[in-house]
Amino acid sequence: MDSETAAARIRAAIRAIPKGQVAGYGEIARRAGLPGRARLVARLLSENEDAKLPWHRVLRSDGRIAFPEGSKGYREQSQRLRAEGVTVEKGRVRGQRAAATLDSQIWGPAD
DNA sequence: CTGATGACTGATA
DNA sequence: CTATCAGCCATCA
Repeated sequence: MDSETAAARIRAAIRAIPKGQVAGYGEIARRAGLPGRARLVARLLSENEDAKLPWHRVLRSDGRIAFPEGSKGYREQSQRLRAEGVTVEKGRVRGQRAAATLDSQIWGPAD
């Protein structure tokens, strides 16, 4: 598939994250049919700042925000998450832990 | 072509 | 718990 389709799939996967829930970069990529492209997901978000995309619901595999604590992006993301009822503590989302947990919480354990 | 870079990941110590 | 390190993929100088 071309990069256009890949990007579209990724955006769709991100939009599929329910409000108040979160998912990991790797899980988004896998859900989009692009296993191993976690960095591609990250790159898309860094370039396409689409206000319609719930990019703030995308976290790293360890459940942490991808930005360094205190940075602009960090504050932006943590604030948006809290606005949806997600508890963020020291850059980490409460209730979510490892990669396997992130996605299974919103899309189910297996696929 | 080669090496550097990055909103990444998993394994090890 | 944190710190390294080696993979990883796409892009760019």
